[in-house]
Amino acid sequence: MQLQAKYVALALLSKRPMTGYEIKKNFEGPISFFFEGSYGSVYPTLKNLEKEGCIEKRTIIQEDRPNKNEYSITESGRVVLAQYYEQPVEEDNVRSDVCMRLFFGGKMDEGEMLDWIGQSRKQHEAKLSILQGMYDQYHQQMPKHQLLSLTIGIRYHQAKIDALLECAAMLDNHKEEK
Amino acid sequence: MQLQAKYVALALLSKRPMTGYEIKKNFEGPISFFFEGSYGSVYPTLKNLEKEGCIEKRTIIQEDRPNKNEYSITESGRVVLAQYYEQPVEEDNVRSDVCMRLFFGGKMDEGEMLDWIGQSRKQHEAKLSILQGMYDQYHQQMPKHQLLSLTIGIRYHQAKIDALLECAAMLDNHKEEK
DNA sequence: GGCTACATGTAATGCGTTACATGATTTC
DNA sequence: GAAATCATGTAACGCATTACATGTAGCC
Repeated sequence: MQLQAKYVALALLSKRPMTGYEIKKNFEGPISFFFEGSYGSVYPTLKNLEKEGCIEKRTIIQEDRPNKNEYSITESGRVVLAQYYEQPVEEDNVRSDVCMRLFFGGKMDEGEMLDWIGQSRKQHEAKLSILQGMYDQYHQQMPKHQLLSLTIGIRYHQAKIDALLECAAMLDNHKEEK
Repeated sequence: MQLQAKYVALALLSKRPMTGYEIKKNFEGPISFFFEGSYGSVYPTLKNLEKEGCIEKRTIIQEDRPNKNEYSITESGRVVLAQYYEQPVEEDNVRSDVCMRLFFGGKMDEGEMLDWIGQSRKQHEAKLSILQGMYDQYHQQMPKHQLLSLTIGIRYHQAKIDALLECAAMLDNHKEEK
């Protein structure tokens, strides 16, 4: 009963019916600051949810494009989701490659470390700009709670970028002292 | 070749020999802001690394306590670790239950959402205080690079706590407006 | 008397990643 | 002509989680 593709997909479908393709879009964009997943997780998850009776499939035939399978949540799916929300909040799960590298990479030269920091900064900046874009575009019509988590995401990436910049500055100073 | 227990264990052992128990200690404490893992991941990982020739076991017999298996990194282990560092930096992986709940939980009443925020805040505060403790205690004798990643960890938790507080305030305002 | 720290492991299960496989249409 | 978008899936593999299993010593 922990945070996994199953519940996120269900939550997405509780808003409106969607195809696997659309769910994946969400996994990599608007939602990516708290959950990510690939096709290899989306389609099997959808299949399982259907088997469990949590969602229903409707095939939409399209002529110029591949057919779609649109899924919608069932009553029993809503129950499962509600049970999820009743559980205590799980701790955030983080795995950070940069942090590991900085923590252990003491013998590397500063250039290497600065490069790592730069790479990571770019990654965070890219994500931040997605979130910032969402905020700028939708913040007026967005329900408050969504704004909340968006804010958390923005803060998170911003804090990470700031911290990385600070780290880079510290390394630069260190270099000059030599 | 992505961030997994294997490389973190190897990196830990590159500093000094350790037992599985000690590695687990690191996974849940000093390092937990960028990697976490349980015994079920530590011991099998160690076994694999030994099989691959990356580490060596030495059994230390103790009379008043259970025997220890102390592992140390081998030359070939260092090579594997170096190859890891040569790879491009991976993006951070995050899964955040609170964010998901806030993002989707629009129909919940404010009380429920405030409770989620409170739970999450406590979790982050607990972790922050571990890191802060480490900083206060060791920052003078700690090598710079470790200080860097510690700083990132502290910033991360602090930002999360701030954002959560802000969210709670927004919800409170919203409540009063009713 | 009970909890925590010390100490190591296995087994089952499962979620997720990567790579594979296909193919039309639109945009640059 | 190349790349991106739309669209769905499978198969293999593997890392990790949870629960199980055991036992002493020291501290409150």
